[in-house]
Amino acid sequence: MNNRSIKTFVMCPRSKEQYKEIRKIKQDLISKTALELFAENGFHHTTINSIAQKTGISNGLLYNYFESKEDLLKKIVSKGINEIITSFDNNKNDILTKDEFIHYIKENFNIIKNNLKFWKLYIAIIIQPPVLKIVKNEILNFSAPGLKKLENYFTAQGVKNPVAETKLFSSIMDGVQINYVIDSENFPLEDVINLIILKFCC
Amino acid sequence: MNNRSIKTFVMCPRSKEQYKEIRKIKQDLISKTALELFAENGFHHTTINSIAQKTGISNGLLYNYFESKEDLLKKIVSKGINEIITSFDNNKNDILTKDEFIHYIKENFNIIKNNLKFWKLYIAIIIQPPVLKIVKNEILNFSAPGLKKLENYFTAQGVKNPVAETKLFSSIMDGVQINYVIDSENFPLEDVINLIILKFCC
Amino acid sequence: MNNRSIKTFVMCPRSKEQYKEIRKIKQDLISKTALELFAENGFHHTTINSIAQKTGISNGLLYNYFESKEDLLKKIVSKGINEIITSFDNNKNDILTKDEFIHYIKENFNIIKNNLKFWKLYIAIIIQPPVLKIVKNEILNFSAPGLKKLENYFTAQGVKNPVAETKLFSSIMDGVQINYVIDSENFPLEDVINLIILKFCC
Amino acid sequence: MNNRSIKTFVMCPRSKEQYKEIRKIKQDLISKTALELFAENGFHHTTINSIAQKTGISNGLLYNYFESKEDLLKKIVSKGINEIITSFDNNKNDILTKDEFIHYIKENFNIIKNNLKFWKLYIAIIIQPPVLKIVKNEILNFSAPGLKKLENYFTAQGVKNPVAETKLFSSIMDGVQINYVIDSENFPLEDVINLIILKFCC
DNA sequence: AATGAATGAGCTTTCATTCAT
DNA sequence: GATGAATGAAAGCTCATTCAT
Repeated sequence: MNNRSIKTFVMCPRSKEQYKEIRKIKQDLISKTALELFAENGFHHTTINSIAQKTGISNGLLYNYFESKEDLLKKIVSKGINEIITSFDNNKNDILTKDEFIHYIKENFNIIKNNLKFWKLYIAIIIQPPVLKIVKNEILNFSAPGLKKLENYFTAQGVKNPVAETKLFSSIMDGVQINYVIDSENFPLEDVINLIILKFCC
Repeated sequence: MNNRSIKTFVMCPRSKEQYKEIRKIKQDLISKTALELFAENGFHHTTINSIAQKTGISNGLLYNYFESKEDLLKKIVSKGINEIITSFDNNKNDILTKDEFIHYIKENFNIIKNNLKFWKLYIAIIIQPPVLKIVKNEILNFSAPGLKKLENYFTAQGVKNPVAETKLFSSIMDGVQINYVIDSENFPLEDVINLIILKFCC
Repeated sequence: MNNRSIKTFVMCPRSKEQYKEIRKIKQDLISKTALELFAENGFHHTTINSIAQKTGISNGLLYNYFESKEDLLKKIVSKGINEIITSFDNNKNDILTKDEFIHYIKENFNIIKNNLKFWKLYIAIIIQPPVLKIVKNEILNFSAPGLKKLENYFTAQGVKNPVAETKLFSSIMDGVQINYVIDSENFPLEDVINLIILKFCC
Repeated sequence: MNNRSIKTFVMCPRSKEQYKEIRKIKQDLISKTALELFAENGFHHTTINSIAQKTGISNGLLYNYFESKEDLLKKIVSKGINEIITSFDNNKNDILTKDEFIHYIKENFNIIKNNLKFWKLYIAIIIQPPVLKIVKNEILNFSAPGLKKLENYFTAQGVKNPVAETKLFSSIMDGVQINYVIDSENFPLEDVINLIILKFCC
């Protein structure tokens, strides 16, 4: 008679809630591990087995939670983007004030700072055509409203060519993010942010 | 005796020079084809067979000119970078004037415009950690002098924080290039270039 | 304490009989579901999970009733065959009269008609060598007495070559059954049965 | 200097014809081996590796000749059916005479006799729903004209219900073939054929 | 009796690379 | 120089079965 039998005489299956929790925990664990490996080694150089091994599960279990390797990537990106959307959502459609715009810039980089690995992956994805296809929709849905808001802001500020200004600004954000993500230790992020504010708010 | 043998029999033996030239031509052909496929489909989604087929040679022959798939990538990137270094080399180490700086910006984008496919590949590469390792040295050797030159320019212009200014400027160049390369048709490059000049030269 | 536990607490302990009956019901339910899926999709394309899901139980529970997937198949075939034997069993070993023979033919097809799914599976099984091995014994035990009875009948009727006649007759039954099972809607079963009777009873 | 170098000083690739022949031979070899294994063990119990091993090639090479395991099956069935069609094709659309009908029956079984393995596979296929889907079209195109010819024959012979007669006859052919294929050694084929002729030609 | 998470062997398929010709 | 048949390691994925609860 083993420990288990002593504990409970009649064995009962776990409740629906317990199973749900187990699933949630494992799913998050796999996502987290996969994100790290994808960001570190790239999507194609990361094998399902390596994800399973690092997570401490069997490779089969992964397919209990994700339909395929691509689905795993999709879900990771979706989740990451959703978190950002949520943190950004100030539920008002008014045009930004200058202070809000500055706050927007700073907040943007704060998020990057706090999710460096995710952004490494995100950038790697948007640049790789075949991988991009997999998550294109998720990304478009995410970035479109922000870009519109920016354009409205620049228009309201009386900028000559708001479309170009928006493209430049978002390109700058991309470029700075990429360079920061690639080598965050040697990148003077604060100084660069202040320079951006200087160049776009005066 | 088939046609091929007849042809071989009739033809004069080629000189060393001729052989070398033929090698060069074929090598360039393979490089060009591979670059297109890499840029279009990504490194991993491009097979050696597809390169061989598009080039019109056998896959075996490819290994007569390149040691491996990675070697092919390395050589393509090296070659592309060298071409750019050459076209940039104004063989003087003086500090740039404002006009030269403006010319530098414009020239930079001209090169991108004329080698869109290469830059698509280049950007895809610098972002992917494991692929980057393969060509890291080539890239570093290429970009370092340019960055120093920029920093010297900003210092001479009396900019407050030349290091941050350089980082921002090169980040902008990266960001704009990426966005232009990703969707060149919808990117108002001229307008954006003028905006950059406006923001960095006044 | 969740709903389930409350229920368990309030309910009286079931008698041995009740438990046995519950087992029987559940076992039949699983068998029936599996039969349908096997017949529809084939043995290998039917997963244990799909059977469990369609039955409305957990996959683990299935192994409480059947030792393995193969055992499940075996039990289904056994059961189906036994039902037929029972329905055929006229518990007399006398030689068939002509009327009884005609009744035998008609009854045979009636059974098929009423168990179309089972026969679809049955036919699929007898034809597939490795699956056949699993249920070979059950099938042989079932068909042998019937074949002997047929041979005796033909012998009694004064047929020249009763062995060949029996083989042909049982082959016909198989062939007609297969073609009926494959596409029952477009098969003129009644007409064909009458033709068989015509060709074998005159 | 090895044997090869002694033989020919300048190494030449094989001619297109040689390559084509190599392909043809290997393809046939793989088909033949796969047919045997499919017939013996069933489609699902036959692994690509076992086919490769028995053929004496690497598993990868198989994919040089066949797109997939399903494609291999399809090609085997197509080829087998085509051979039969060819051997049957008497390039006249006239209605069969009684002698030709008898010859048709005998010829049919001759073909089965000479391709026992293929027919084992063929029968296993037509009975298994999911495998059938893969080769349905090939089979339909093959059997339709023969059935029409039969119906015309029976109509011309003044049979009461030619549709039912055709269905019965083809069912008999199927049934006999199946029983013969399953256990050819104990099946009195000649006697059974004569019985069929007796029952359908008088 | 009942649950469903977890396992892992085994499958099909891909593709950079080699090598006889 | 040139060919393409051939290799085989390694990948993603499936699913019958087990087991803690």
